[in-house]
Amino acid sequence: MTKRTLIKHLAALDDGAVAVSGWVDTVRDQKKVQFVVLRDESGAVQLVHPRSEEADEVATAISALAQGSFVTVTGELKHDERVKLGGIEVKIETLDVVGAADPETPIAADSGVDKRMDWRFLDLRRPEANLIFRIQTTLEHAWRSYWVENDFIELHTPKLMASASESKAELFEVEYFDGKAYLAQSPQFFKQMAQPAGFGKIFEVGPAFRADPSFTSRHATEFTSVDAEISWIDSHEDVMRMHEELLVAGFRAVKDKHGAEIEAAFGVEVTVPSTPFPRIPLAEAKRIVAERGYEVPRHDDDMDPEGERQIAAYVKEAFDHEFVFLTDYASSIRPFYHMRHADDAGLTNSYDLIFNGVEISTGAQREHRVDVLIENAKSKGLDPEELDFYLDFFRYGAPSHGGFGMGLSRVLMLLLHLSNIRETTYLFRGPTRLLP
RNA sequence: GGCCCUGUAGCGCAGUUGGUUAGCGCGCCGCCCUGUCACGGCGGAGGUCGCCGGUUCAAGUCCGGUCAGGGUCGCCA
Repeated sequence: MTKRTLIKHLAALDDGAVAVSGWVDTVRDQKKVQFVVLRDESGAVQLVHPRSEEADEVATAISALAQGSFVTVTGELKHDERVKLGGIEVKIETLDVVGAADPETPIAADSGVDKRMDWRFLDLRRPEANLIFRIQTTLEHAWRSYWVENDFIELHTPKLMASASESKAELFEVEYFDGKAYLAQSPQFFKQMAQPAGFGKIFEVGPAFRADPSFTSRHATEFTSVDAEISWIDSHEDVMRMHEELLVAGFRAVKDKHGAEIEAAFGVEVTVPSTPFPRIPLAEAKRIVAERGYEVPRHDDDMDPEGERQIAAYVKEAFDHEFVFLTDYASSIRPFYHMRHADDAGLTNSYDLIFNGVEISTGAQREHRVDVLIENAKSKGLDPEELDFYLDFFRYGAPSHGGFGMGLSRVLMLLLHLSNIRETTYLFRGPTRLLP
C-alpha cells in the first residue's frame, strides 16, 4: 500500500517530510522554478521545484508531466504565506509517475453533459462530482441508520422476474435458459411479500429497470430505487409519516456533514425540512393551480409536470416548504394494488411526493384483501390468473400495509439544484446510452 | 414516440444575401521567461464542416433523408 497523506490533512501538519499521491491538475513550468498543482479525492496542493544549474531529473520529469497523470511525490511540506492555494506547498524530493496521461484530454471544464458522460471517469475527477457521491454515501447511511434503529429488515429482492409488476410495455426481456425472464421494473411485489411473511417493516435500496424510451432530464432506463414497506398501518398517512421522518434524518446528516461544502460547490443551502410536510389532496391541488392561472391540460385526473411545479411554488409561498405530499389520487390512474377509499372507490389511499417541483416518490396503502385485489385487477383489465403468484401472498393471511418507492438520483439532483439526473448518477443508462 | 433546437480542430464557439487558402478562445507541441498561482511572451501543428443524396458554374451556408445530442410533452421514480 502506498503510504500517503490526504491533501486535506496537510495544512494541519508541521513542516517536514510528507508523501502525497494524486493526479496532476496544472503544471507551471518556469525557467528557475517549477510548480505543479496536485489533486486527490480530498483537495489540491501546490508542489514546488526550484531548478538547479546542472542536469536535474526531477525538473525533466516535471517538464514532461501531462495534466491528468497519476503521480506519487515525496518531499518537504512548508507553510508559506505566498502560496494562494491554502498557504502550503510541498518541495519535491522524488516524483514517481505511476500512470502517465495522454496530454490532450477529451473533455474540459466547459464540456457538455453528453460529452462528459462519454468520459465519465475524467468528469468524476471534478471536486463537485466527487462531492455528489460523498453526499450520496452520507444520505444512504443516514437512511439505513434510521431504518435499523426502527427495526426494519433490509431485503434484496430478485431482479429477474417471470412477469411484469407494473406496465408490460416497459419491460426488458432477457433470455433465461430455454425461456425468457424480465428485469424488475420495481421491487413492488416481492417487497410486499415480506408483509404476509411477517417481517413487519422492510426496506431495500436496489436497481430498477424500465424499457421506456423517455427523453427527459430526470429519467433513466436503470436507476436506484429506494423502497420501504411497513405493516399494520391505518392508512397512507402512516406511510407518509415514516417517509418524512426518513427524509429529515437524511437531510440533517447531509447538512451536518456537507452543508458548507454544498454551499461552496453548488451555492445551495441545504434545508432540513420541518414536519409534518404539507399534504394536499390532488383534487384540491388542481384547484389551487387553476386559481394561479394554470389549467392542467389533461383528459385524465392526473397532474402534469408544470402542475407539479406550480403546486410546489404555491407550497413554497404558503408554507415555505420544499416538499409536498399530493394525496388521494384517482383510482383510475393508480395501479390495482393501491387501496381505494372505503367510502369512495374512485379515490385511493395514495400519494406522490414532490420535492422542489419534481416527483421523487410514489407511496400508498396496499390492498391486502385478496377478493378486493382480484376485483381491482379485473377492473383494470388485468387477468388475475397471471397475477396468481402475487395474489397467493394474500390468501393465507396478511396484515394491512403500505410503503413507497423513491428515486435516489432524483433526490440528489433536486437537493443540489442540478438540472440533470446524469450528474447524480454514477454511470447513467438511457435509451441511447450503454457506455461506459 | 410527438414537437422545437443543435451538430464546424482535442474542448467551447463564430462563420454575413451560397463565392477564392474555413476563423476565434482554451488545450496541445516548440522556444523564451524574477515564486507562479486563470502565470506571462513569441512561434507552430491540428478540420474530407455528423453521414448520404440533391439543387447550383460554385454548398459549412439552400433542399430531402438519415444518425447523434439537447430541451419539452407523454410516462414515471
